[in-house]
Amino acid sequence: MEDQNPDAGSYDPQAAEAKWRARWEERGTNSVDVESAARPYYNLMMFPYPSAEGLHVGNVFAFVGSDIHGRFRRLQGWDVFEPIGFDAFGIHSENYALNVNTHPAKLIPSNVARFQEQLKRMGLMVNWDHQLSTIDPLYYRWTQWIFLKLLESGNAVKKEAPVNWCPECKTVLANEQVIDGYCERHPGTRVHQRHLSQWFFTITKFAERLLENLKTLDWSESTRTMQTNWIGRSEGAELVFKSPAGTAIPVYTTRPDTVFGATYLVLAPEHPLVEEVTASEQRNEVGKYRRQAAQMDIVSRKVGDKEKTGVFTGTYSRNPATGETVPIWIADYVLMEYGTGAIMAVPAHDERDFEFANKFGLEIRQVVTPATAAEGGKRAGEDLPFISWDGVLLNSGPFDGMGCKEAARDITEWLEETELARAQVQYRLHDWCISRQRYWGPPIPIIYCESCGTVPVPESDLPVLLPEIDDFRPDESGVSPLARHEEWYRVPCPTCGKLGRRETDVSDTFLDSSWYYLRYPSTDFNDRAFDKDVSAKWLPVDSYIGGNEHAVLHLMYSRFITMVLHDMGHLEFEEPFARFRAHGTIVKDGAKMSKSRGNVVVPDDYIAQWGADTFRMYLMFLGPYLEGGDFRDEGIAGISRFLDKVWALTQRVAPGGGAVDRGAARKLHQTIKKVAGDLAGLHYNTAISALMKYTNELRSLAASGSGLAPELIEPLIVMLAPFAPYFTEECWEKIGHAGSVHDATWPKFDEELARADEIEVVVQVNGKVRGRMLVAPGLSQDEAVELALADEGVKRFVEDKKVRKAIYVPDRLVNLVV
RNA sequence: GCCCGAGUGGUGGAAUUGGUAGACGCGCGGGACUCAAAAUCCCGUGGGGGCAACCCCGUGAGAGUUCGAUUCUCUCCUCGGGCACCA
Repeated sequence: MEDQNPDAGSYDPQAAEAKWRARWEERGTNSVDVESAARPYYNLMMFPYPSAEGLHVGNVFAFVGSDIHGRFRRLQGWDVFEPIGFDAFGIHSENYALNVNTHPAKLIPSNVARFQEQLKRMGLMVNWDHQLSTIDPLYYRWTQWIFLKLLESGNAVKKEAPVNWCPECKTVLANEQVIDGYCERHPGTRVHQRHLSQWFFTITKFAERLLENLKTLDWSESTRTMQTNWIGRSEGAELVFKSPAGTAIPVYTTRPDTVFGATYLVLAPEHPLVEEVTASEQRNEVGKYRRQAAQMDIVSRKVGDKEKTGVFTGTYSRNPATGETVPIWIADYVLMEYGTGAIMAVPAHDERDFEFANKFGLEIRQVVTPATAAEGGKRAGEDLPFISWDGVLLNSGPFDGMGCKEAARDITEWLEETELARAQVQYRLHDWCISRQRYWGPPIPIIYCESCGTVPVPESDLPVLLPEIDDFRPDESGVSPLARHEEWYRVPCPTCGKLGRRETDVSDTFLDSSWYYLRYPSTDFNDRAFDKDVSAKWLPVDSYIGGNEHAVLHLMYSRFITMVLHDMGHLEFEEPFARFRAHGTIVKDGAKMSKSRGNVVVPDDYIAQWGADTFRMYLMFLGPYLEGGDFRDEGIAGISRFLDKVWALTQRVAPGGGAVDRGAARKLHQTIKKVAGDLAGLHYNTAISALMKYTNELRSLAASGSGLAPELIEPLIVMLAPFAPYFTEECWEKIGHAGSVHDATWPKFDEELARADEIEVVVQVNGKVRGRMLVAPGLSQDEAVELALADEGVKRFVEDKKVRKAIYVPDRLVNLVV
């Protein structure tokens, strides 16, 4: 790159950034003492997965936005703790290692080193002495400990569950690795289901609490909405259909008001009652259908626009409301994992049932009609299925004419009398399966013993170290590669001493990341996961800024783990993140950056060319931080010019000289107010704009006068410090300060000085701007209207017409209606 | 299909509770400096009309509420994100 500032006094970002990086390290500028800090403020950012590619612009955008917040709080007098770590376990790292045929344990350290280097260059205020890595046995020892706590509290259970199986990879796939029913890596190979016994965390028990607490959290609304939808609470009733043969089939419905229209029943193919209700002549058909369903992969099984399929069992049940017999069918559009795994089908008022009934020629009976029917609206039979709650019942015996909502309640109560119904709340949230039949994760600390059963590894024996094995590639066995290592899994039972067998699955990466924020402040303690006093002092997290891609899994799991630990008395709080803000996404050419699209932007070259400060500010100036934007580098020179201008101003400082007139002071204080407000709300783009505006004003001041008063320029440097931490250090030193600008205090806003002497009031005639006038603030309406009418431009539009109405917004505008 | 969010100059975006649309940048045009260029500095820059003072139009489209709508309501279009056979 060419030297763009040939004069000797110009600012050299590379030299200055290296100098301050060294000085910060030497002076410990970026560290806060966790023990002695007086005003703790925990500023958290989402820790990265240390990929081989290094940090990309999206990471930088996320981290810088959070760093600016932390630096701002520090200038406001808080002791800000801003830690970072590495989420180094998991399928991403493992797959990459498989691709390049290297052991992940060898790969990760160099990736981490690269990340550390990049993070340091970016000028983050990171407390490096508290960094952590999830693959460190000193860390995952406590991940395993948390598993034991869940087991102890009855929140970890083992149960059978379907997994996606690729016959070509000979391994279990995550749902994301299944593309339209085919393996991501083998596009010609269909994925199917296999059943394995796996460990689950019972997060569903906490559904109501997780939902209720959401209302009290200061979180981005988009994130709260996503969590609410994910929990998916619905109210309805469980109704029991009894077959003439005596089999009771409970179904869940959100519309008990439509029970009179239930003309058939459907069971999921996996439903345990299927065999019992199947007539002997239908055995073959039903068996065939069930096998087909079992073959399908989990993802395409649940695709909604697929053609309905199903098979008749040959038997009937009884509608509890009408007493009529209804046929029992098996169909895969009913899912075993939701509700009771069986539904009453109301084809007139449910799209799926409607489609199914049409295909198989089943009865469609309308029982709800639009409320407007009386006024000539829709009549029975038209526009089915009618699914609105705004209707009235028909063909429903004593409930005819009743509104849907009250009918739902009354019908439930009526059936409750015969014990064929009860009100029921359902959630979509599923229990969290944490078992992974993989290598690169913390082993689940369990030993199976023939005499004692499932035995937890004693806490004193933790960590269960992940052995370094070479054959970590998954195989057709469907179990973890660790299951090939008898020397590892053959261990004595901790209870009876007989030879037992370790659990060979490892845990989900989301477990690693569900508690890392608890660990950061306590990294000095190796005999406990987190120290009680330290946690009480620093937690819950004051500010968490991260991407909405983690709105449901990571953030939900973290809340759940915190809740369990709280209930067991390990934590004083039950919600880990007091405030969460979802930042926007940086896209490139309208698409999310990804390796497969080939549109990933790497920050290194930009930092090398322009310096970290310019790049940081440029990313923040691209668009609103909470919304993100399209990355383009066209405007980056604008930021560089801006910093050069500020640098030039520092050369014009006249200590003791350079008067501060009222106008300059007013602009300063208006800027302080604007920038502080914008920073508090994470509106970084407009804060930068305000700083630019103020800089332009100082420039015109400097151009006309002799020198600038330090009182005008020092606040500018301080306000700029969160954005450009290196540059402002250099400026601060230049204007004569020995300490760090980051130890300065945020300029104090003075309302009195910010107040304007004169205000421009706009005059409108019939809503159109016809004039402007400069007046003293606080004018009365009569005075304002009188002045407005005297304005030449206004006069021409009012002429001799009568002013019918005058609207006056004090200090803003006058609108004359003629 | 359902639930969020967004559509503003050539361009990124601003307008914090309904009150001056286009702040601040980028780009572009003109000028200064220079032998020349780069850098820098100054001026201009939504569209249309007019010699001018000024006037008309303009925030995805259409309607509505209002003295006044980028902002609120309804319908529609487009894009982005999430969920997706959840009964």
